[in-house]
This record gives sequence, C-alpha cells and structure tokens, in this order.
Amino acid sequence: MTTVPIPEDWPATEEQARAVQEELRARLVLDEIGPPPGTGHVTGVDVAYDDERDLVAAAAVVLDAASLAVVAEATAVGRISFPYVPGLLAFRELPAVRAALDALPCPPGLVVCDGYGLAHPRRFGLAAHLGVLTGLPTIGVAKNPFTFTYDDPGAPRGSMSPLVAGAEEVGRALRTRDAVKPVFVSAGHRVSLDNACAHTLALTPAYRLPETTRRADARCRRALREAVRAA
DNA sequence: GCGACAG
DNA sequence: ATCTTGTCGC
Repeated sequence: MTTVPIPEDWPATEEQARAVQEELRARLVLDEIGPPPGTGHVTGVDVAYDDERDLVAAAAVVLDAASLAVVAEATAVGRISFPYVPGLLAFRELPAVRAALDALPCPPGLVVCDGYGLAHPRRFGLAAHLGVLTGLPTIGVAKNPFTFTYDDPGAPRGSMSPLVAGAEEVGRALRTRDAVKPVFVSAGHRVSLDNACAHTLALTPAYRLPETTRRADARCRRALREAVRAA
C-alpha cells in the first residue's frame, strides 16, 4: 500500500476544475481502436471513501485479459482531494487512482474505470481524464445513465442501444447479462466505443459488472477498512 | 429559480 | 459513495 499525494496545482474550486477539463479535453485521442479484447492486461480501478475521517482508498487490479486471473494489484490511501460534484468526479478520484496505478509492478494495459469517459457534460469524464494524464488506453463502465437517455436494449446479453445527449451518441447501454439492467459504456482515451463494448462483454462472463471493477471495488473497500482500523 | 445529477 | 435486515434463490 502506498500514500496518495495531492498535486500542488490541484483545483480548489469548481470553476477551476471545469477550466482544467476544457483545457485537457483537447489532448484526448479518439481515433485509435485500442487493444483487442482477450489479449495482454486489463486493469480495474476503483475508490472508496470515509468522509467522516477524511480518508480515501484506491485499488488497481491487473487481470490477464484471456483468463481473467489476477496478475497483480496495488492500493493507495490518503486524504480526500475534492468533494463529490456531478461532472467533476475525476477531481475526487484521480489522485488516489494514479497513486495505485503508479504502485503496480507491471504495465496495466487497458484501464477500466467505474464511471464515464466521453459521456460527460463536457465530454471529459473520469476515464477520459485518466487517459490523458497517463497516456494509457481507458474506457468507462458506469452503473447509471447519469443525465443521458437511452432506449432499453433487447433482453439477451450483448444487446445494446445508444446512450445519447441530444442527437449525439456519447456511449452505449450494454446488456451484459440476460434480462439484467444494462451497464453504460463510453470510450475514454485511445479506445473506440465499439471496442470498449467488446472489452466490457469479455469482462462479464458471470456478472453484470466487469470483473475488473468487481475486483477493484472489493480491494479498495478492504484497503479503506484497514486504514480506518489503523487510524 | 428549481430539480437532477457518474461515485 | 455510504447508511443497513432480511430475504429469495442457486
């Protein structure tokens, strides 16, 4: 387990945070397909909080993309860097996520975020932001449609429908298990939406949520309990 | 102005 | 995200 550093230039206000998003958005790479599913590494990242004690814990869990076996993992614990504000989630989660990724003993490959990438008010959600900061290929898989709309996909696993903002397709509602509520996939950095959906299906052989996020969620919660116990 | 709103 | 009991089902 490592410690989370809060960057010196981290925004202190929502105003500054929004300005950072507008600026970094220009560096987002959207013309790459990304790595093919089932090869190399796939890494899940997630964060847990204890607002009372001002504690944050993040985990990065690396899976072998073919077998979905855990290859490596790392955790980071520190202080909360930003409040939760819809549209500014990245400023709350990124310092901890980056610290966990930096502590990994091997390359993460594709990174799967718990949240959105392009599907965002300014088209620069958590996954897009993480991708620009690290250069890594990233995608976002969220549990809720946020402010976007969609038509319910067909019942069979693999069915999908566009997640839209007005007339723009910002992501996709993807059914990962038969007749179970869909997940909401969006491209992050250097990965196409089609490929992001293919990866999500490859990561959901048994549950609604990707194995990457399930593993990372369990791991960061444990790291948080241990940090609370020690504090 | 009011309500909704990833995690 | 987090607070929380039982309960239905494989």
